[in-house]
Amino acid sequence: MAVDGELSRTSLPEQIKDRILAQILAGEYRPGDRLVELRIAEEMQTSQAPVREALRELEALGVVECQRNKGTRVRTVSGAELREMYDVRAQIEGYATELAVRAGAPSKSMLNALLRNMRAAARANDAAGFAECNSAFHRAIVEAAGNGVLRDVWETLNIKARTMVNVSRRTRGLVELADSHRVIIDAIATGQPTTARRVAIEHVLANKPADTED
Amino acid sequence: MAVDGELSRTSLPEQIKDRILAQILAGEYRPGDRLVELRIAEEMQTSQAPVREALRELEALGVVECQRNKGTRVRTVSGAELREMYDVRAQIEGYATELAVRAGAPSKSMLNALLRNMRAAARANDAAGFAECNSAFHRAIVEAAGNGVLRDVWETLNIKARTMVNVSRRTRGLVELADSHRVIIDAIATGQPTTARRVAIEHVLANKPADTED
DNA sequence: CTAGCATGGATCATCGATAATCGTGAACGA
DNA sequence: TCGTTCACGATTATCGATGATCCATGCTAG
Repeated sequence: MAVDGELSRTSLPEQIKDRILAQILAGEYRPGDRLVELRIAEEMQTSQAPVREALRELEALGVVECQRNKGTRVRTVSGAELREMYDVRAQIEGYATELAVRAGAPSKSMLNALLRNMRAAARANDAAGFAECNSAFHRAIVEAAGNGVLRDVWETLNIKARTMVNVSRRTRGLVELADSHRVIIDAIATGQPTTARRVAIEHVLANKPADTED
Repeated sequence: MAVDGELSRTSLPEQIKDRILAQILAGEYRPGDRLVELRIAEEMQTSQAPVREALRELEALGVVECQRNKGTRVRTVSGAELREMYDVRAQIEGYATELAVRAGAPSKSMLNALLRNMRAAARANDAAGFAECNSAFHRAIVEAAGNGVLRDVWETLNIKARTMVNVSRRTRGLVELADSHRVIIDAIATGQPTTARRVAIEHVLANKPADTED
């Protein structure tokens, strides 16, 4: 029953979670907005319990914030926190890139293909598609590192980052941003772990937002 | 109502979570054991809902594993995953230590005090207490880094519970393990971020479990 | 006029019951 | 004997309702 017309192959809380997340990413919910369990339950034609579970999962993702007896709201991310996140991501991706090179992967052709997709989305000015391709590119590297724990950490940071993109909208430079991934591919191709690590770190930090108070 | 005789200052799911966690760490539940919601609910004199929530939190901690429609069981952490975790943790703590030094903290006297506690627990052969002090020591450094995102990532690795299982295997050598933290304090005291980072990484990797298949 | 307290609505937390699902083992036929 | 089907017990997933808590509002006393 409930939210999907089809057979539900995924659990109800999962569906609700994805839908709320989509709404947040689409800007239907803004930071600070309250997410009232019974209201959402009614919207989704379910009861309170699955909604509650979905909200807890979103909290684990760092997308929303639950306060005991006081409800759930979309998290507000300050510019400072956003910059913190870039610093951490830089380290994670740097390490992942180093490991990936040591493991002899990923293949240059695969990364090139992913980069082509990214450039296509950039030229089409498709921000959502670009974000998707960008994630896919970096994920490929992290996967190639062969460390499951590292991948999990990266995934949670990635989701968090994407929810924050709303705040700092970059309307320009998508194509340039796509092209800036080229150096990562080249660095990986050199086969030098330390170099690749440094380049990956620099790539992330280069996109770290400036310290403007907002 | 329910599990505590006193006023409950912490939420019911939280209490249940802590209690189950304690039981797992005490070996009352062994890896692979099933955690049946209604049975636990009865044991704790509550209903199913809070138990369910507690189990989800434990899953987020990586202590148990929930399978859709099939229940929850105590997770087996493979040696491989544990080693992966140490690798990631080494990078996280290395970076944290570097940041902490750059920030001019934490104070040597505070770290010394934490180390004294750790040694006391080690001499008393108190594995649980040791894990507590150990995580407090490392947490102090991570906190001193002043990066909230970094701290969250570190927390999700759940060092405390992990070292508990890891440490309880090795019944002796706790004192040496405690003393091995001395070099970290010294490295921080030098005020050289790069050195401190290297030492911190080496410290974690030195305690990374060996590659024995288990 | 203001601080403190009582009251009520909104919402979260918890409950007990029901529906959906899974695994198991017995019954059955080839 | 062996594979298949099916009904049953166990457990999870979901529901609707109730209790508990928070917050805002308005009242009262000083």
